[in-house]
Amino acid sequence: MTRPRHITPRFQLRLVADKDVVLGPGKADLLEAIERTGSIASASRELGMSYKKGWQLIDTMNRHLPTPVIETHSGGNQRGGACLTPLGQEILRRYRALQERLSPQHCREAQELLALVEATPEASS
Amino acid sequence: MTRPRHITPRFQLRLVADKDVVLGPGKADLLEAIERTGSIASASRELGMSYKKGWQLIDTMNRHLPTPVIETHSGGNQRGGACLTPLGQEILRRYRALQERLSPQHCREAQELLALVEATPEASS
DNA sequence: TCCCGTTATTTCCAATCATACATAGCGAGA
DNA sequence: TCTCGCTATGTATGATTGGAAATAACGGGA
Repeated sequence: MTRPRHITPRFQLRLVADKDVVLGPGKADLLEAIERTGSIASASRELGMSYKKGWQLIDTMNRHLPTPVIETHSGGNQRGGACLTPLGQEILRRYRALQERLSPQHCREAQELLALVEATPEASS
Repeated sequence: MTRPRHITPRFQLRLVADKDVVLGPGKADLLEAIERTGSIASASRELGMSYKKGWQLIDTMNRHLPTPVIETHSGGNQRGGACLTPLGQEILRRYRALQERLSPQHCREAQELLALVEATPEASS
């Protein structure tokens, strides 16, 4: 057993509604990648998921939000693409802020809960 | 459209490690039900899941924690059962505390993020 | 008019997941 | 020894998911 040990447990925050995830770690990363790359396709490639998957994540968000999180364009000399709407930017920013808020560095409760899990000896499967 | 509207979005907190969920809403509820009912079987029935499912949830927790979260007994005049270990009680208590911490009532960031989602017009599917 | 990469969507198939069901062992008390 | 409900596990089947690939439309520029 020379392997790392310590599986680095971490917190995940989800916003759920109506049985599906409105916002979570994966969707936040996708929004970030779209903002950076300028399209759903390139963002999905970067995150190692199919375009279909990426589009579905976006679609789920849009269906639960008052207005879409991204604005899309097809065709043209830029060959189409997508960028975050103001709501998309805002939601991403606030999700990151909330993540930060419950990090062990800033949240005593998180730190205490994590302390119970650390020092885990083994995880067979 | 006379139906309720407002899909009551809510936050979910997960502690993940090694690709599986160490602790989340479902596992917390299960621990609570075991504490109340005294067995995995009755707790699972109460939550509408199979015994196997309940056992698997417990097993996943145990595999990632230093010591088991429940103590089990089979046979005997009580016909077996299960109760929370001190670690199980502690983990449940601290998870609830952390949940409370990030509730909109106690967390400005959560409140602000939720405000962006509320007023959602519709959710087709 | 053609070209390009993207959006948006469908179809098909593989893999994964969940469920129900079945089985074996436990052990105090009757 | 039999009983009872529980723990613990295996198996088989059905549902859900996920990806690959195919398709159509888009529209500015060459």
